[in-house]
Amino acid sequence: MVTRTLTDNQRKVLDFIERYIAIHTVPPKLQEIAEGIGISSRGVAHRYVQALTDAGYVENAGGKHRGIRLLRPNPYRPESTLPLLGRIAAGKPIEAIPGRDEIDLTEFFGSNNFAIQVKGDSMIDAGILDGDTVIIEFRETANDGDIVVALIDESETTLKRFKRSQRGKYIKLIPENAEMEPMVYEAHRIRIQGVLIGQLRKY
Amino acid sequence: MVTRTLTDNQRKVLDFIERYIAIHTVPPKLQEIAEGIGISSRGVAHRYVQALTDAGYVENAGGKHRGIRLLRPNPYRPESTLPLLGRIAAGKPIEAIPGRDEIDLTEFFGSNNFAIQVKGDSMIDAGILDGDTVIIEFRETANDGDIVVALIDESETTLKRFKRSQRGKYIKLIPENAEMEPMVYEAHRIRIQGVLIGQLRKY
DNA sequence: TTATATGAGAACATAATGAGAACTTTCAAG
DNA sequence: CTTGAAAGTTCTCATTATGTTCTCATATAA
Repeated sequence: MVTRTLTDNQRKVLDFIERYIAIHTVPPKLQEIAEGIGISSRGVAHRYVQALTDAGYVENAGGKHRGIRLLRPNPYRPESTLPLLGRIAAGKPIEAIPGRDEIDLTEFFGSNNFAIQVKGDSMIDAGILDGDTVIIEFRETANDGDIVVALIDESETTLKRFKRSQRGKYIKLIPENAEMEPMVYEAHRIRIQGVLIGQLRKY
Repeated sequence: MVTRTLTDNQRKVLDFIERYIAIHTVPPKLQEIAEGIGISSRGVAHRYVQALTDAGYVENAGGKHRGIRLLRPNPYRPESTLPLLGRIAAGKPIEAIPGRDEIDLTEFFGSNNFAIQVKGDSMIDAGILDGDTVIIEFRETANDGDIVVALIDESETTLKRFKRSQRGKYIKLIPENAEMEPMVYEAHRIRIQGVLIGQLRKY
């Protein structure tokens, strides 16, 4: 581990490996490295990896597919924040939010989360429109007032606001749509599959 | 529980199992795993499950039908995507979306984008509520129908739907709220600061 | 010239994968 | 409880993909 200086192409390879891992979460194969820097020979790619190994930047599990490991922190962490400029209101310039200049979406990507596309208008008054994507956290329990993905009779799945009644004997699933009525079920007929933690829409 | 690294196909299998459970609420059988990753041999599927067991991702009740249990979430998922399970509708199980199994948010993080928190109810009929965060792409021009951040008289900023009138001489800024009226300005008084490309909300 | 960096690609070792037979166990129907 | 089909398990035998090690060739700078 000598940390000698790298040639341009060695640096290019290191850079490629870092980017690749940032995007794919797994290291690249030699073939991919070769293509990534614009050459055709796995052998040459291997020589570069060997140089990076000697220089102490990476380590290489012998023979294993995708066996390259970075030995230092990867500078290409995936982006999960956006600059948050401030509030926008009707009638005023953008108002800066003091002490908060980025919005962090990492919580959306928690490993217990998944996304579902919403179909129908039953939650329209909560600002959840047909075609929106909602972020759900896997959970088996919910609190009154949560918006949940509920499985009814092990057969139908629906997105509704959750509320217990009669000390937990019944569960009320409330659509957020003035034209629809809440539905009441005996508690054992309902199984919570997850709780709404976020929502997003692309235009 | 050694947490050794997984091969490409092992990751594919882990991913398939996660998805399968999320959709069907029960674990898959080997035959289904095999079909799910495009092979025909139960034996091979079993070998993958065995590898996942050895690596500590999965637990396998010996011999039991559908005996696979997840022990922890798949760490190999890129952080800018979320598994997209399918559509959720009132009255049906989650419906898988063919050919689309992840939602990618990288486009939200483009370097020309920023986020603003919305204040007020002027876009409520478009599903944009007070407190929501909108993703804006910096742009100086907009098309009719876009929702834009507009600067009025270099002093007030607002989020409205954009429409030209009288061959571009006037610009109409339309709130999406039945109780508010569109406003019309001479074109030179309006400067576009960006166009809405996304919206998100945290609960 | 000599040393260094680079690229192609052949040749080989082995990791990873796929098929499927043979056997065992589970599960549900009767 | 019995029984047969379905599901899980354990093999062996191929084949393919990937990593590794070479040699040969070209270019460039000291």
